[in-house]
Amino acid sequence: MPELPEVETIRRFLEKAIVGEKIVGIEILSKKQFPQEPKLVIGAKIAGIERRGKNLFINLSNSKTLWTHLKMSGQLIWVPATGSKKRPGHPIPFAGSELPAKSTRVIITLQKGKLFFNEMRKFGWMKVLDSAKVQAETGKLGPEPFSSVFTAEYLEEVFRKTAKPVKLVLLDQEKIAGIGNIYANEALFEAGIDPRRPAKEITPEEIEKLRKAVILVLNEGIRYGGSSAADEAYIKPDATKGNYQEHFRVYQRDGEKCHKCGKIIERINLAGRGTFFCPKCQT
DNA sequence: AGTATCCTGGAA
DNA sequence: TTCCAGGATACT
Repeated sequence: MPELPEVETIRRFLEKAIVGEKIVGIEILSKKQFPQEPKLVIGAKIAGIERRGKNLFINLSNSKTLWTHLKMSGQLIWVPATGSKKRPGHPIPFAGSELPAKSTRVIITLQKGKLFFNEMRKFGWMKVLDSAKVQAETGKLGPEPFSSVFTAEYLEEVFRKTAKPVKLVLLDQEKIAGIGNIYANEALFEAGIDPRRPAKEITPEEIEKLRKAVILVLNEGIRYGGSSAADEAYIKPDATKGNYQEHFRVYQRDGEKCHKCGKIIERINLAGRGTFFCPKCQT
């Protein structure tokens, strides 16, 4: 599922690829994924691409913002026009298949290519809102992990108030923005903390270790272009895979040996989420 | 604060 | 054929 590093990878790609491009058409194949009027965005230019947590904001020249959340299986694929005279609707080859794919929900046509919004599970969406309202709409999101607000003091304050398992607090977007299941598991391993421990019982030393681990694994994820694990839908906008799955410490490694101590990685269910950890390294 | 819900492909 | 993951939100 696209988490902060995956969305940031997409953001950086699109920033280079489509900023300055004008939206000349939009094809909505699933109204649920784009419930508004196409005319709200047609004719506008892409002014910039921003990210907040797992949310992507495509800012337009008409003071509107195209707000996208990819949820679990959303993809944004950029296909530059080749110049060849293909008939409209002609399928475009991509990643061993073709576009539009069965999961394609929206096709945004720009001057120099097409942006495909694919979303297998139909949970993800695109919505148009006034750019000035973005801040208010995302006000409930917690701090960005890379911002100066994400301090040990802040985390201590959050953790002190709840007996929830520490992993659930990491996943709570109102506490920290952008962490999903992969990076929560990885950060807890890196910090040597058992994901089931009540947040309020995590010591200040461990909290600082965890804060650093969160930043470390998110940076790793970005460096490797995100993770495209076996059952993950995530791919980069050029339809190539990220590589972070090759560097997982625990995620989806249950039954395999811990790289640090050799014990077998375990999988448990925590609040309905697959949770992976080393029983020896994480206490 | 805990639970159902959305949705689909793939696993069991 | 049934079951289930999985993020965020709407409920209870």
